Amino acid sequence: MNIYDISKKAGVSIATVSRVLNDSPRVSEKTRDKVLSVMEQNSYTPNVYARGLGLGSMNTIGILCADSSDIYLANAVYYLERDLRQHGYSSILCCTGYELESKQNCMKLLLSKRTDAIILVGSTFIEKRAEHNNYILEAGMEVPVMLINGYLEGSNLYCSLCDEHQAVYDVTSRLLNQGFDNPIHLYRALSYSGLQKKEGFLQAISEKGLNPQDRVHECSGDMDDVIDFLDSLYDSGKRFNAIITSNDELAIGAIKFARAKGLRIPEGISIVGHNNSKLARYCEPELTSIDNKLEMICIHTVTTLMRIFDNKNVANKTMFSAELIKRQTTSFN
Amino acid sequence: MNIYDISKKAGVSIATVSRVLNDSPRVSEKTRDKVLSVMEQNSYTPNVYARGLGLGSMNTIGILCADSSDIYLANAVYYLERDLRQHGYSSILCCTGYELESKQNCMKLLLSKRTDAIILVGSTFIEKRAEHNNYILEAGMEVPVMLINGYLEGSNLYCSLCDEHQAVYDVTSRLLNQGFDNPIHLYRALSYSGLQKKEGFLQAISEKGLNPQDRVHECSGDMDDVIDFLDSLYDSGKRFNAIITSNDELAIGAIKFARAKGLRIPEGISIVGHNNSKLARYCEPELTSIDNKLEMICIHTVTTLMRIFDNKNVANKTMFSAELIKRQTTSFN
DNA sequence: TTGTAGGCGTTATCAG
DNA sequence: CTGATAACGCCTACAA
Repeated sequence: MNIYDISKKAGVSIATVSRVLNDSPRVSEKTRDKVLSVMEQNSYTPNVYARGLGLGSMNTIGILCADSSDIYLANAVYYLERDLRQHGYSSILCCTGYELESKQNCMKLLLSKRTDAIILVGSTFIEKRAEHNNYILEAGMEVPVMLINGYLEGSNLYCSLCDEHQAVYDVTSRLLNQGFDNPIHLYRALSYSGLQKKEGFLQAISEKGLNPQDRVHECSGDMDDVIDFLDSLYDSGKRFNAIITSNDELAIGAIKFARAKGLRIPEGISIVGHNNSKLARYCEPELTSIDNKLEMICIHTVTTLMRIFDNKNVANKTMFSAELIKRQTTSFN
Repeated sequence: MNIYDISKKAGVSIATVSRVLNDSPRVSEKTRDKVLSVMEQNSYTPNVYARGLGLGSMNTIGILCADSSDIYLANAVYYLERDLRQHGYSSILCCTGYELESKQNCMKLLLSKRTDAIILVGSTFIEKRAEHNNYILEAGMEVPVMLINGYLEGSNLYCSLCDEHQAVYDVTSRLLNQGFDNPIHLYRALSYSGLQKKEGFLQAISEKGLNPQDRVHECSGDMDDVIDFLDSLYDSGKRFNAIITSNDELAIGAIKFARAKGLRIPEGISIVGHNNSKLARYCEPELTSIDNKLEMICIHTVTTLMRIFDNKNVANKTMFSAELIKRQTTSFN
């Protein structure tokens, strides 16, 4: 069933059918009703491929994320899909994993699908070495590229992020002022965001005159790896009374470590997570965490994208402020 | 840059270019190389819309799930997207929420996008009232419909699920035999899967001659609602020494309730979750949970779908066995 | 307000 | 092995 069949049955031309389809005002009420009823009776659905061919767009957005089962990224994907659909766009999801080559392949794949834009979810896409980000810049030559929680300068790139440097600086400073004068920082990877957090931590401790050596540690892998790492650190004689992590899962590992060692939370040791995901409520004691305003960032990203499609003015970089959510792993007032 | 441009530059016809594009054997090595190099030089990418128009397919699969930020569903989406991509298919994600009308709209949306199949993730799509499932049967008239962890009979519907009835029956029986003779069951909703779990629980207790009254409770909402519910149940004088839930989040709520009341886990009260999601490791004590083999189900679903596309024989219903993962909220040997 | 005709970029069916 | 040509189904000037 195509536009020709409908036009015949309704006794009009295909142009008129097309006009009805596209809500053109240049159709008389009568013919419109006639055409609509014929469509209804034959349960006609326009062919999106044909439409896409003519218009050069199928109203789809490519969403690239490393791992949609990660609770933080999963939330972002949820918010984005919801908002995009509200604006009439579908989402093609592509989970890249954490390796550069795989990310590049997925990007190529999405571009070949001719999506109207690409959204990169999570700062894992922004690598330290500039040449590793070239594929993102090149994507920007074809379609708008939106970054969630990552920053990269380039034409047709638009970044929405949270000031995590400031957030980690603030919470570290507060802990130091409170007497937790021996903090360490655990991060998963030095993505853009990971770097910001680390720098925020380092700035805070250096302002207090602390030696940064041995205070910053990479912890990849899962929760057990974190526990193992802290165990061996502790067993090697290293001591600390505050742990600030770059995500909530790391922090839960830290909680488990502390409990196993008989350290009292938060009196003996303070722990701060990051993302304020649901996980922060599941653990025991419940986790103080930095909320980086993910939903707001996602909404803003979609709004911005729609403005780009409308050729309106938009900012290339928008920064939100984080908020510290206090729970039981710290004793802030 | 289209197939005509390439054909001109390569000095061949568009038919030949198309043949090269589709790996047809009926092209001489020489022309093939020539055409390929021209494509390379002009970084030509075939237009998927045009191809879709001709072939009636763009190799995309529609994935419908209630909420991709739910940790269980998020995992399923991750596995599905990964496996589909491996087979050359892209995934269009659509999060429906839990209301029927919204589910129907999303289904319509995906069908209008002419995806090659629809995958329904989670038994929330299967409702008790048969007429509420009609839209799924209708979808089956257009494309194959795959159900993850739900069951509905119909032509062109294919279901992969886990025997959760048996799993809950087994664990309940074991708890009863162990002396936890006063169990209750908490479920989120009576989807197909929810129903199976509930029936498994009821069968086990009825075999032991227990009165089922007041032993089965709906707990919608978030973790705090679960805690509140159990609090008020307890405060009203109701007692129980085992809680079997239909997902891990409910179980974590139960843990928090028990700890707050000073009940000892697992000596005084046993708690069993469902899904064996990551959450089971985050809480304290760590949660015994029923693993319903999600990854296996997802892989099987994609494999089945590929066989359907190849017109091979497939089963309409495939059932896997669950596995009990014992942790600290039970004292099974 | 309505109709005609050309274009979008492929694939596929014929001949040669 | 290669080439011309007709679909595929829609949108949109341009004409009436």
